[in-house]
Amino acid sequence: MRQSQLFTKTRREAPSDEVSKNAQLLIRAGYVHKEMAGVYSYLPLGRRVLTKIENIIRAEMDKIGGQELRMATLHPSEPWKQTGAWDGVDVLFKIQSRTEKEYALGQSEEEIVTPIAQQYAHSYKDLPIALYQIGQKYRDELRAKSGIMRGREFGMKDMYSFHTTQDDFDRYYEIVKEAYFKIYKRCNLDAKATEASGGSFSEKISYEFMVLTDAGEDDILYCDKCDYCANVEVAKNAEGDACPKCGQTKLQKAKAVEAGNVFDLGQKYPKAFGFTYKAEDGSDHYPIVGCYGMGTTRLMGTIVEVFADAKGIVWPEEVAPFRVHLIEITSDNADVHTEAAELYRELTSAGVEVLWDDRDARAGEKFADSDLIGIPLRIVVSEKTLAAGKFECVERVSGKVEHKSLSELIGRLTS
RNA sequence: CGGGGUGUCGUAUACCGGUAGUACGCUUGCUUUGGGAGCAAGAUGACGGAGUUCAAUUCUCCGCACCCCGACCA
Repeated sequence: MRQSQLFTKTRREAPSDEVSKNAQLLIRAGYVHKEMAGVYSYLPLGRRVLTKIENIIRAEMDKIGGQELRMATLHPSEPWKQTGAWDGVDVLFKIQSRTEKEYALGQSEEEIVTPIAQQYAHSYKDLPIALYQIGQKYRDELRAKSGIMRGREFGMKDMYSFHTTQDDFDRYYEIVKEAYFKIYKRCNLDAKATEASGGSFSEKISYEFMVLTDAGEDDILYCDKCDYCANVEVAKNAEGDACPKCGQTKLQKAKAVEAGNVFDLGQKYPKAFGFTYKAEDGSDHYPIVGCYGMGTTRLMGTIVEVFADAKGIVWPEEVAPFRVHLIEITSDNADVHTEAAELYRELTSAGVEVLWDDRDARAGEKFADSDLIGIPLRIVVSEKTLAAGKFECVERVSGKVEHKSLSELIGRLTS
C-alpha cells in the first residue's frame, strides 16, 4: 500500500475527549474514529489489525474443532423473554420497531445458539458441538470508558459448546484454555487464568484470562513462580501472602484486563428451551453448555496499552497492519524513488505486506509517523543507503538498526 | 444511574458583555529535504433553544453531546 494513497493521516495532537492511551494513539495514528461514547469505527489501518486478530482466533478455534457460524445480531425478543434475560439483564439493548414490535441487540448469543443447536442435535451421537462466531456485540453500559476497551458496541469471538457430561465439558475447557493461551502468545501477550465468580448469570465457577496492564479494570493477585492467579474479588488471600499453590514466593497485586472468559453454563439454557438429546439407553437428557468469550477489539486495545512507548504504537509481528514500513527519503536523486519502488515490488511479490511512504514529505515527519503507526520493521531508502548499497532496517520495538541487502531482506522476511 | 466538569475553525488551544486570536492541518506559489522545515498569500469557527441586556461566544435556565469519579459491567 502506498502511503500517499492511504485513506487516513496521522494527527499531531491527541483528541481532548480521550484519556486512555489506546484511544489517543489509535485516533492519532488513524486506526479508529470515534462515533460516540463507547462506539468506534475501524478505519483501514484499524480494520487490518482487527482482521489479523480475528484470523489468529479463528485459526485456533478451528484447530480445536470449533465451527464458525454467523448468528444474527438483531434478535427477536421471544427467546430473551423465555430465559428471563429480557428483564434480568440490564445491559441488554432493547429496541422497538415502528410497528412496536420488540427486538434485542445481541449482547451474548445463548438465546440464539441454543435453539439453533436444538434443531440439529437430537442424539448423544451429535455431541459434543462447538460453535463460534466473531462479530459485533452490543451492551448498554452505563458508562463507556477506557477507549476501545469497554464500549457499547464492540467486537467479540463467542463460542458455545454442548456436551453430554460434565467430564466432557471439563475436558473441552482445558482444550479451549490451551487454545486461548496460544492466541495470547501469538499476540505477544502474557495472560493468566483466574477463577472468578460467574456473576448472577451462572451459579457455577467461571474463568477469566487476565493480561497485566495498568489500563485494566480488575485487580488480581498472582504468583511469579507458578501460574496461580486470582481476582481479588474472590481471592481468599491478600497481597504479600505466601502463594497458596507453590508456596515459593509472596503474592503480588496488579491491575489487569479481562481478555477472555469461560463460563460453565450447566443446563440452564437447554432447560429454558426444552432442548434434550437421546442417550444411548433411549432416555432424554439436557446437554451441558460452555460459553467462551474473547473480545477482539478489547484485545486490540490491550495490545496497544501493553506495548506502546513514548513515540507511539508498537505492534507485535502477527497483528501489525503491515509487516514492513518502507520509508523513502525524499530526494532530488531520482534513483532513490526508483530503488524504493523496486524494493516495494520485490517485497510485495514475495508476499510481504508493505506500507510504502512515498509521500513528498520530510524525513522527520515520515519517521515520526512511522513511530506512531507502529509497524514492526522500518526499511529506509535514501541517498545514504543507495551509496552504501544496503538498506537500513530499524526494529520498531527495540530501535535496533541493521543494514541489509535486498537478498538478505527477502531471506529474512520470507523465512 | 448519583456526583462533578467541559462544549470556540478539521485538530489542539487563547481571549472577551461590544472587530474571535494562535499553532498544526488544508489551498496556492517559491525555497528546503535523515527526526514533525522556512517565507508569502488564502479558505474555514462560538452545540441547540429560551431568557437577561442597547449589545451574548461570554451571564442565567432548559436540552443535547462529551469527559471524569462512583455505582454498574449475566
